[in-house]
Amino acid sequence: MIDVRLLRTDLESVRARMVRRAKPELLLQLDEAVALDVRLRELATERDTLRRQVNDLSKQVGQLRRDGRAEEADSAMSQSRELGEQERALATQTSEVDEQLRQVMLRIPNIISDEAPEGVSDEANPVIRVHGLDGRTFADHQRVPHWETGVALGILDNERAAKISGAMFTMLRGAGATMARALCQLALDRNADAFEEIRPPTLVTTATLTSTGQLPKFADDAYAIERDDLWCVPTAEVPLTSISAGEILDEVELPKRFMAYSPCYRRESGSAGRDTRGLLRGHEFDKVEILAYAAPEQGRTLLDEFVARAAGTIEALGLPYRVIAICSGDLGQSHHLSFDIEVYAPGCDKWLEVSSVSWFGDYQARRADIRFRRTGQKGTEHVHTLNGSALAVPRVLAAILENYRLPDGSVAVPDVLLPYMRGMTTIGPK
RNA sequence: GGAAGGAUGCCCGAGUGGCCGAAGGGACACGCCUCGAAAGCGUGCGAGGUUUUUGCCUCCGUGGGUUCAAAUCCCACUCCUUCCGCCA
Repeated sequence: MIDVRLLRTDLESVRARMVRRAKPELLLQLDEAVALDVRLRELATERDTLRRQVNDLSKQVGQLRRDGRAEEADSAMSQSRELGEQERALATQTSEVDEQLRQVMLRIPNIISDEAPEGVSDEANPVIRVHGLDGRTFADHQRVPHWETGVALGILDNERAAKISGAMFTMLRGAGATMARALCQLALDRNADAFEEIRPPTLVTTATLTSTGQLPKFADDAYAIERDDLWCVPTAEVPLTSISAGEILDEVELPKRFMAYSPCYRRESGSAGRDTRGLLRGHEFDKVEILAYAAPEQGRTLLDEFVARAAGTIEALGLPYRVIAICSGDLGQSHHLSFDIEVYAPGCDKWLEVSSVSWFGDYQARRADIRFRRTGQKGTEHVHTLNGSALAVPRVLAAILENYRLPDGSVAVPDVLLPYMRGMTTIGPK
């Protein structure tokens, strides 16, 4: 969440940036938060004054008892008792207001970076650069959607996936399954120079899913395991961000970098009927995520590095892609500044989002309470968090099945994947 | 799932209901000493809120309760350790 103190010191500037998100109701939420904050501080001050009186009296009781002045002790005691009752009433009120404020704050999105382009929806996202398409044309044999190729080659079996788990689940077989794993391995290997590999839990608590911003607002998008009060992670960002939750790091540790392969679970509640074929959208998919905790001044540079890393892997796979900037109206709740990487799939003639790289400022760190201490300085600051998909498997796989499709209907294995494919150089029909 | 023990500051660790935000030690920082260092000595050293400062308030796993007063007593929960059961 954003710093409540910004509402007291810099309200107009917060308001101006919320306006850019093009969601008018946000301003009302801000007003509500401001009012609650004012009320909270009034109540808290009053409560603390009473507490002080009770504390003082209680100390006196002890002292008077020791001095054998029983009558005075009794009188102080009953006085303290009365004030204590008032204090309790006020404390209850205070924590109610505190909780109300927290609930409002949890739903207020992050401050947008000045760098985020202006725009109301994803249609306004500007293309930053395009790679691998200059004057290029695609052959007819590449104009076959991956779901046809996948089924023909026996490496994609969504029919049986549906039998097992229902609609919007996918199943890879044979060389398809191998290639999915190869892609994970590739992404992990390419980032192992700078990131510690983690194999995190993928069922997490409500608190963990709240830290990254999925809860409370987007509960419908996540799978809940209610009996055990756990949630299936929609991305490894969730457990990775909470690794250092509640901790205070040393400045010298920053940036602290993690990467993880994990399955990702999404209900796709708002997308019924969209991209139902093939590998473009499923309830469960594999992804390799990279993430860093950083000092604020490191954030912007790291963001570029993350984009370069994600794009570099796509480039190494020989796939055409473009980088787009996410405009103000399309930026996610927790995001300060984001870039997406989209790969071109000639078979279905679509740009597929295969990576989203984001800088969160201290928005997540404040929720997760991740701080750091500057060397030689007193006090702590919240870290900045950044993360991005190093590689989202199904869509990259789809793009490979289309870009690398050969005239005879088989699919060539991209060179960088050869070491991971048990000697396979092409995927042919069984 | 059953039984027992535990959870205190960066770490270790003491703590009889009031004089405990917390002894002592280590680590760390600064100073003295030294050519320099080690050792010695001295000083400092948890976090957060509010506040111009002083101050005040909160925090001893979490949440409740008892009490004028809780790290200390009671209840529930969580996690850790060990044993039994079960199991990849």
